[in-house]
Amino acid sequence: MSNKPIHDRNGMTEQQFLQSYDAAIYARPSLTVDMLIFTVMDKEQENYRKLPEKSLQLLMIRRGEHPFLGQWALPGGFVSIHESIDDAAHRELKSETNIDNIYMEQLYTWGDVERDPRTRVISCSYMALVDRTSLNVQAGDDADDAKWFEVTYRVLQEKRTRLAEGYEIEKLIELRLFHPVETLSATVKITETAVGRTAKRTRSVVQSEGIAFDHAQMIVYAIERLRNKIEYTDIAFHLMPPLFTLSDLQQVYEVILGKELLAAAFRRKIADMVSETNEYTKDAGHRPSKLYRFRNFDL
Amino acid sequence: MSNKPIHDRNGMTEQQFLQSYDAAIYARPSLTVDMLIFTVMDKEQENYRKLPEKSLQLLMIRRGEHPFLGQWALPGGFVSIHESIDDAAHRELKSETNIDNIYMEQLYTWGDVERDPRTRVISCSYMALVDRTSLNVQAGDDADDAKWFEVTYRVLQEKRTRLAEGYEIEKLIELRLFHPVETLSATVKITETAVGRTAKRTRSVVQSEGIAFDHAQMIVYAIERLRNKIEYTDIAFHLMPPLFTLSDLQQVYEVILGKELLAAAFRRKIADMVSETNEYTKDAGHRPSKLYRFRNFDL
DNA sequence: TCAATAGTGTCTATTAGACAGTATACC
DNA sequence: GGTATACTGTCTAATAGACACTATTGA
Repeated sequence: MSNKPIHDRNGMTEQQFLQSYDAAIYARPSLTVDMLIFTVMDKEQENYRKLPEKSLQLLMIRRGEHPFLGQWALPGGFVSIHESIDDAAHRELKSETNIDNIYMEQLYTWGDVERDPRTRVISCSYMALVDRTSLNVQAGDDADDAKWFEVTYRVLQEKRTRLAEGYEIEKLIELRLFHPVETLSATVKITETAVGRTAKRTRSVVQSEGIAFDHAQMIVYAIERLRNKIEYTDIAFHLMPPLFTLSDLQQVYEVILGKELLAAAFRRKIADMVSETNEYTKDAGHRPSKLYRFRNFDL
Repeated sequence: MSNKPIHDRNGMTEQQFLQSYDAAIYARPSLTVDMLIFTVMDKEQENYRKLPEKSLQLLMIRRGEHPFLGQWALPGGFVSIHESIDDAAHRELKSETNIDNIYMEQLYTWGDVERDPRTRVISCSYMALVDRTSLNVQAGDDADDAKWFEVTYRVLQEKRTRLAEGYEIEKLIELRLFHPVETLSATVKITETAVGRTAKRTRSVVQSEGIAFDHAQMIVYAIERLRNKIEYTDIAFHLMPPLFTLSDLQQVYEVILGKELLAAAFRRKIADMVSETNEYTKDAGHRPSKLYRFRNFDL
């Protein structure tokens, strides 16, 4: 923090160095952001008495250009040289869903050499969570060919092998994306090798039906992160409307975790994250339910 | 998955498109990897009876060039256009510590526009954990000016503010890096804002004494990840030699978590991650301790 | 009335925290 | 013998899982 200029081995000060620095001497990769925009929607329900089931939905875009022309990809785009990666992610989100100010977090940066056939592309993936009621533009019908797909994640196979000084776990994950007129699918292999104090985790897309690039991997990664984080953070509330019932909230947990929960234990667990209101659901075909809101306030 | 070539709006097949694709039309950022290489070492102990305390150590490199000439930075370097980010991280690790095959994971990608004064640089940070006994090259004396620093992380201040529809938490983290002849320090501010269903988390380096670029932020981020992961994964064993005592293991947990643990509870918790051997420590100045190893095997 | 959900009470099993008490080397 | 650590037993508190039971609406 001294003000005396420091000279390097060529006798240059920092200012002189920066002025003469040629940024173009190394070949550089392209950088994109890819957005995993999730929401939860109600499914159709014919029985007026039953509650509608919920489904986890992911926004995808049909590619109108090579490569992977006609296949579906995550929304995203190039990061400009004058904007931060976070800003680029916000910009993409805004341009796809027309919403600002929602939950977003960086997930992982994908940098395999051959992941884009055009040129070397690094992709930084972000996850965003949207409450469906705040989606005024109902993406899915617009000219952009953006559609919400229902996502399911299923472990097809889990194989454990004992190795000399450790083990290997190989998991096959089946991913399915549903839409009234289209179904996409992929199988992703996750290999976890642990030998001695070493540990490696590799992913690869084994088979892909209609999902462009390595985006099936990104989706699997995002779902795993979402599943993890819902257990120990309040992340799920970003998927809820301002007022919701505890049954709704439980359904959201269930659809993300892919398993049923017991109501009593669930209510205990989330009790101090919500505050009750005096309002109730109406016309439910059964006992009405108290409405709650997220307890962001109160400390 | 059909074999019929698809044509885009210009009538081109995918192959034709790729051949004519000009990768150079957009300005591209540079991409580097930065390595957070941690290990745990014993501190000196004058009393022959007392156990040596442990300290968390981080490898840093003194910059021999502008910018930040003379300051200390994380080891790292540019990702070549022909290698994956993971490969670049492995290469950097190998060149700094001369070890292969240790635990490594990607942490976060830093992409603010002004983070490097030379040009636009994106940095992908990786954390690696090394057992000190496998470090044959005792980095710290070599010409490269690489040194292990003891790291301490301390929350200086935590301020909670109630906002209209949410809250803001502002934390000041004090980071200190110790070495017999040099002490570095920095203060990092983490701001967490939650309003309605929005949530944002921003970091910034408030003050930095001898730590180059935004690397203080990266270190803070890595320590937080390490603290989190040690609670629910095996990650700590990557810092242990092949044989260790349970007290050693507990000390490693304590130095990372920054708090004391109760021996009885700790032993219960890690019981099924270790297996005992028939060997004991010797010349301890007190009751000898049984040696354990990591239970990678046995399922 | 009854189908279906809303919501609560309570028993049990498991886990974490606290702490006392015993064991055992080496100087 | 005394110091310092190694290791175990047990009581308590907190939390998660299971499940039965009561409450309440609209058709």
